[in-house]
Amino acid sequence: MDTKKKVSLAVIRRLPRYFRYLSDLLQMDITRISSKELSARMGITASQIRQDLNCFGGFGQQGYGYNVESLYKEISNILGLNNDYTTIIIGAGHMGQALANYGNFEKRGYKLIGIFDVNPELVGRKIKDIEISHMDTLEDFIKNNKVDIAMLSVPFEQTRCVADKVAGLGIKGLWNFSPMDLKISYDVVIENVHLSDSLMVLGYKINEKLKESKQQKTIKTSKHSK
Amino acid sequence: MDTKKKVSLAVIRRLPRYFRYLSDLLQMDITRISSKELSARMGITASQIRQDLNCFGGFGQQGYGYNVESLYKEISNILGLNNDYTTIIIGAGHMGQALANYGNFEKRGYKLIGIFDVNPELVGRKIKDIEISHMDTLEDFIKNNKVDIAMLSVPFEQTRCVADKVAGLGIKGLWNFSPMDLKISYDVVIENVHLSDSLMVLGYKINEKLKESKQQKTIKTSKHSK
DNA sequence: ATACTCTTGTTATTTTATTGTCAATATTGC
DNA sequence: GCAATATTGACAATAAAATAACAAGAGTAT
Repeated sequence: MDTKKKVSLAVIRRLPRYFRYLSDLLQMDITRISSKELSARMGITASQIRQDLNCFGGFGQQGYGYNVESLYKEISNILGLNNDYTTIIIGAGHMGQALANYGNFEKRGYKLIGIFDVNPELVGRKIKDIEISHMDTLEDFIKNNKVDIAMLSVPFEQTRCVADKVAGLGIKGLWNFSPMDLKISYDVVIENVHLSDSLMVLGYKINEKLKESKQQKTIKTSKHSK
Repeated sequence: MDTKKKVSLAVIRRLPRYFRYLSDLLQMDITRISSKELSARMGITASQIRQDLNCFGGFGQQGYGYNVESLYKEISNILGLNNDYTTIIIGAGHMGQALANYGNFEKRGYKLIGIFDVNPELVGRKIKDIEISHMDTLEDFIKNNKVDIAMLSVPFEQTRCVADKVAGLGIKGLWNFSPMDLKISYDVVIENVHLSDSLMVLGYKINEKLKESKQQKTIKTSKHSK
């Protein structure tokens, strides 16, 4: 009986990083890598790498390390990159267009098959050979095509409504770009991308650094304080 | 002597979320909130909320809870949202344009003052009253203007080079959209946004869910297995 | 004013994540 | 082929994060 316990999200979120580094190694024609060497490149401990990988199976070999290509493939599989997911973009504004034009997703097996918007100025225009359709046609489209993932780049106010709609139509995953924590009752997986949150964290870090350097100066100039 | 120990990044990354929820509460004219109620809204424990906030000071009051407006302001301050950071965008491709057109950043005190690209087709065009300048003018621009943050949306291959350049010119923070872990020796703070990583995690989650439901079916149909 | 309720800030506990250690075993060099 | 070296996977130890517990104090109702 399969009693392997659920792998923590912390580990999962590191997998794409491993994937990227392995991809780089492949490009450099490096065929084998030890956890120690990878650890040096990635700036994390070798122990963590071995432990992470062992959540999914013993991909390495004692005295040798890991074979780059096969580890790469293993991680691809774990991430489901060979599943050939189909995607649609809902909201063809600037962010939606940026997503549509970003080629890397296709390369990883995410095939864009539809773009939708309510704006009549946008409907009919083409992005990468895909014509932007009106939102009214969304329901029929999803019913007639297998759509795995919807990328949501609609205005904040419409996000919840659109999300509920596509969730009800049987979409498997939502990639949400609105600054809200989408929660859906349906059986849909959600990944939120909160750009503003990320920018705020950057702001915080800068702020901290500034405070630090100010404190440094204070310490240097006021030698009389205890 | 200020001996408060560094607040963990895990806490910091939750601050923008608190900020968002408080912002919502303000809009709903809710003036006070208890950790318990906020916990119910956010789906995290009340204990965590209290502990997080207490990293920065006792903003609450026993028997009352937290005053929404003043907590909102406190968190704004912690995040440095009142610092009026200036930003530039390097790389005016689709993602750069999306960033330039995203109004929320301005609202939070991030003022866009320059956009740069190498493409002569783009140079001279205006986005939101800001003319796209050629990369050759970047150095002078940074020397003549206080630029806090550079948003990097240049092609993968050029990212490292551009990052090093602006870091050397005294920029405080980098917001990196390339799928690489930027590391800079200079005194620059970096926040990476890895969209592909996020999409891969979504793929993983979908994959997991699929496997789960398949397993469910197996269990249901094969009652003879032990 | 008094009793009772609510809710914080803090400390204790539990859980989760990371790091360190080491026996087992494959590889490498001679 | 044998000794020396390298490196994993498993597990133990440590560190960090999340949760629970609770005393103390403020708010509320009567």
